Amino acid sequence: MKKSAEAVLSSHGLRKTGIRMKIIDRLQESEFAMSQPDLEQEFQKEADRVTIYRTLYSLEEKGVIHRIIDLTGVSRYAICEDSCDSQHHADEHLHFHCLNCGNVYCLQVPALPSYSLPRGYKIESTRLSAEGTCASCSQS
Amino acid sequence: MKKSAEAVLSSHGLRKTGIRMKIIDRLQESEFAMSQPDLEQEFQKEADRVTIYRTLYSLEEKGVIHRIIDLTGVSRYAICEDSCDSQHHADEHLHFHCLNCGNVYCLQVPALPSYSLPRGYKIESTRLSAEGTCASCSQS
DNA sequence: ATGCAAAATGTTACTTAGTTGCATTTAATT
DNA sequence: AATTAAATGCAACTAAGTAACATTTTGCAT
Ligand SMILES: [Mn+2]
Ligand SMILES: [Mn+2]
Ligand SMILES: [Zn+2]
Ligand SMILES: [Zn+2]
Repeated sequence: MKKSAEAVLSSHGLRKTGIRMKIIDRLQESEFAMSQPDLEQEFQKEADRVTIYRTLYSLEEKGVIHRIIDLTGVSRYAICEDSCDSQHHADEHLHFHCLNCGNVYCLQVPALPSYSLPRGYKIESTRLSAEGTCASCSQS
Repeated sequence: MKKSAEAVLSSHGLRKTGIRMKIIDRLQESEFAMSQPDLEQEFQKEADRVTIYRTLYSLEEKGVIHRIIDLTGVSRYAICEDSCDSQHHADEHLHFHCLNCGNVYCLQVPALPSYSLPRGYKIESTRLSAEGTCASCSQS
């Protein structure tokens, strides 16, 4: 199912370093998107905070992860679809922001809506997001 | 068409102050959403930067304006639908983020999509946004 | 294996949006 | 005109994110 961090790095033309592998592993096992501050806290022994920023930048640029801006304006990151690469991100799913725990979840939805816009607007991509209570928060 | 800033303030239960009226006027005439830094630059003689933050907070809380988080994580504000108030925001339109100029536009679309989510997720509101080139940027 | 160049990292300093506390002023009501 | 809650100004602070630059490491060629 999940490719090894090592395989992910080499298939996206990225050098293999300790913190990159750890961040890929961590995001792969997470149920929700994670921010730099989240990762900084977990990996403060393994890497400098600036390195974590740069790691996230590189991984996003190469199509390994995608960024979601949460309701407070902070960037959170999640693993991409397999088909993403440096040319094109294909993460056209819904992002669910839990108002209770603050987590952001990537959820697959049947299809993104199409619609028409006023003359002159050229659409490059569409985003659908929702706010509410996540599954974990609504049961407890 | 547009209500006077004075009327807007009194109908939403807000005291009439100079900077509030100026900010309402300014947002009413703007084609796109504006951030605190935008407004701070325009009104640096008229009010302290913190006052502008607090003005935006109050106006949003009472349903006069709504907040959109742009692609850089910064909050931008636009005038609400007439039906918005402190109980409920009804700004369920599309937000278009121009990748060229950075402006965010509020655009009316026929209807927001409906979709189904995994068990347990409780939706409170849905947001649709798009990225691309705005009308002004695509003609020039 | 060794050497090399480009890429990645650590460290420090910095920028910018946004918040907090507190003293002072002002708007609305009486 | 007096009163008081709300709004403002000012200073200090927090937190996410960026930039510069010296040092180390990776991947590759020899
Ligand atoms: Mn996602
Ligand atoms: Mn809007
Ligand atoms: Zn939750
Ligand atoms: Zn534009």
